[in-house]
Amino acid sequence: MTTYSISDLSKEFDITTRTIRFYEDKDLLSPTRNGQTRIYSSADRTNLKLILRGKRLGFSLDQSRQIIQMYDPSQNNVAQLTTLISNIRDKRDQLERQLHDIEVMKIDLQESEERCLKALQNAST
Amino acid sequence: MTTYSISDLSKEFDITTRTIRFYEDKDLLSPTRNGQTRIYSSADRTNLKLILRGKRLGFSLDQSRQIIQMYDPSQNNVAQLTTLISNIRDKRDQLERQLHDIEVMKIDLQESEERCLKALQNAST
DNA sequence: CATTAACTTTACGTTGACGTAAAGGTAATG
DNA sequence: CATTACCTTTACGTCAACGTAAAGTTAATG
Repeated sequence: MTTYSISDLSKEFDITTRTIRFYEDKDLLSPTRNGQTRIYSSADRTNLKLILRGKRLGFSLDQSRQIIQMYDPSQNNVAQLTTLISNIRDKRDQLERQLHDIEVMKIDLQESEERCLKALQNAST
Repeated sequence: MTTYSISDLSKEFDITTRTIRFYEDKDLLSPTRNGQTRIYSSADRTNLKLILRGKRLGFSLDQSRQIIQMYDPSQNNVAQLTTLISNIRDKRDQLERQLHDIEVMKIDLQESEERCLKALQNAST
C-alpha cells in the first residue's frame, strides 16, 4: 500500500503544502496520521488529481468536491443513488457545453491566426 | 448600427449592470456615451460574449482580455503580429489540453454512472 | 408636477482560494 | 549536541471578481 507525505504530493503536482492542507480543511482530502504527520493514500492522491483537473477546467472547490463524490462508490440507498446519477448526468451535460465552447473558440482563434499571417504577408512586401 | 443599453446587455446575458461596469473598469469593454449614459456597440456585445465564454471555461478576466486582443485585427507592425500569433498558438494549445481533460472526465463520469446503475439494479432485487 | 424607471458615481463589504509569517515539535546527520 | 530538514498549528494578509448600499441625475408618465 503506497503512501505519500505532504511534500511528496506538493512536489509531484507543483503546489504548496499550504494548498494541500487547505484542501483538507475544505474536506476535499482526508489523510490519516502518523503522530502529527499526515499520511496520504493513493485515494487521496487520486482525489488531488481530480481537484487539479477541475481547476484547469474552471471548477470551484465545491464543484470538485461533488466530482469526487461522483467517483466514490460508497452510496448505498436507492434515493442517494438516484440523485447521484442525476448529478452525474448534469455534470456531463455541462462538460458537453464546455466542449462546444472550446471547439468554437478553437475555430475562432484559428481564423484569427490566419488573418494575422495574411497581415504579416502584406507587411513584408 | 445597432446599439445596446447597459440593461439590454444585462438582461440578455443574465448578469448585473455592476458586472458590466466592472468589466469596463478593467478595460474589457469601452462603450461610448450619450451624456452620462453608456452606449454599447455590437463590438462591445461580442467582447462581452467572449468574456462570458471565457468564464465558462475558467479563464480569468486578464486571460479574456488577451483573448479579445487576439480577435482584434488592429495590430500593425511585424513584431506585434509575430508575438500575437505566438500567443494565439499558446492559447490554442491550452484549449487542446482542456479538451483532453474534458474527454477523460466525461469517460470517467460515464463509468461512474454505469456503476451507479448496476448498484441500483442490485438494490432493487 | 410628483413619481417612477433607468441611468450614474463612489465606496465599503464579501467570498473563494490560497499566501505568508510566526512559533513550535521531531528526527537524523555531521 | 547543535544544526538542518520536514513536519505541525494558528492566524492575519491578499487578490480577483464582483455584491451592496447610498446618494444623485435625467426622462417619461399618470
